[in-house]
This record gives sequence, C-alpha cells and structure tokens, in this order.
Amino acid sequence: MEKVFSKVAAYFNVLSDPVRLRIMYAVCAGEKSVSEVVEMCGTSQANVSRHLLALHKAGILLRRKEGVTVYYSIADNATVEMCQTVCAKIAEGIH
Amino acid sequence: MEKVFSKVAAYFNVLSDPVRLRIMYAVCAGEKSVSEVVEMCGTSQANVSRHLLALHKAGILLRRKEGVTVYYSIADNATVEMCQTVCAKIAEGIH
DNA sequence: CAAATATATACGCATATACGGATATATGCA
DNA sequence: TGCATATATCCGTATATGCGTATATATTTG
Repeated sequence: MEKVFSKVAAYFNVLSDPVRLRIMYAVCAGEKSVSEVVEMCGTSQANVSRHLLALHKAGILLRRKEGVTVYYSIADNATVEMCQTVCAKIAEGIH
Repeated sequence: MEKVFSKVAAYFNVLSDPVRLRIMYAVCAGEKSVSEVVEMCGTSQANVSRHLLALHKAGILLRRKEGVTVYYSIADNATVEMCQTVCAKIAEGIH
C-alpha cells in the first residue's frame, strides 16, 4: 500500500511542472523531435532533453531514435486525457 | 495558456507526496479530525496539519471548525476518483 | 483565571529539483 | 578523417519543500 502511494506520488510529480506540461501539450499533437519541442516551448535544449527523458522514464512518452534525431510521442493516452480533464477544470476557474 | 499550465502543475504538485496521499486515503473514507488523521497516518501532528492545510488551500479538502476541533472532508470528489484511478493503474504494475 | 487539549505556525536543516552554461556523445556527410 | 548537427550529460547555483522541534493560538473546563 505504502509502495503504491510512493509510486503514485512520483507519477504526479512528473506532471507537476509547467514546462513538462507545455512539452506534453506539444507532443500530444503528434510525434515531435527534441528540436521541434525546443522551438515550441521557450526553453533551452538541455532543459527540454531532461524533461523529455523524465516523461519517458515515467512511461508517459515513447522514444524513437532515427539517425541522430530522437522522436518522442505519447505512450500513455490515459495520462494525456487526465491532463486535459484537469486543464479544462482549472481553465474554467480562470476564464 | 501558460497560466493554466502553472495552475495545473501546482494542482498535481499537491498530489505528488506520499504522506498527502495517505491523508487523502484516510479522509476519503469519511470526515476526520486532525487527531484522527494523525493516528491513521504515521507522522507528527505538525506535519499532518501542514499537509491538511495544503490540501484545503488547493480546494481538495473542506475544513470545518467545531470548538477546538477541526474536521476535514472531501471537497472535490473528482480528485479522489482521479487518485483512485491512478492508484489502480499503478497497483496493477506491482502485484 | 489556570490548566489541559487541539490545532497551527515559526525556525532550522537536509534534500530535491529546475535551470544556465559548458561539454560530451553520437550520427551523417563532405 | 574532419566537421556539422542533434541530443544527452555534467557541474554549480538558486530555490522549493518536507520534516523535527519547539512554540503560539484558540477553546473548553475546573
């Protein structure tokens, strides 16, 4: 039981960062290379790479290497749907 | 848009702690006083108080004062359901 | 009012994490 | 082989956060 709580906490922790959510938003529109995500989110390449790897390690993103380019895409659609639900819920309270 | 991501990140951040998840598990079984939660979760009164207030500030728990006793209960059932879904999903991968 | 009880807060410390900047690694190409 | 491109990693720093301990605040009771 305690082990589950720790894992769930780690899972939520991956989603508890604005930059990672921006990245999720970019990738959920379709598979993207690291460079493409860098252009879409306003932060450094090193930063994007780290966050993409974190999302990959958490099982949320897939990672595919093609030559020198690495492509990330959604592995777990349930997580995307959950984020969208929460976003909608919170956007209501902002307008 | 960016504002939404920050708020969503803050929301997930509240849920990204094992102790707060234990507390959620305790409270979602029914309204509980701070002392009751302290007994159910194995941590200090100060710690429980802080976490309960964090969950209350995030709009996830209600807070009701009766004399010197403070009772917390679920304010947002959607959050509880989401936690249960994630817990089930992750518990599958452990056995 | 004094004491007991329930809860919240202040403070310090240890740890985690996000980021910038530099660099390493890997692949493709001339 | 040498160079350019794409991605990952290392290091230092600033900040956030969880917790223990002690204390403050509020309420009830004698």
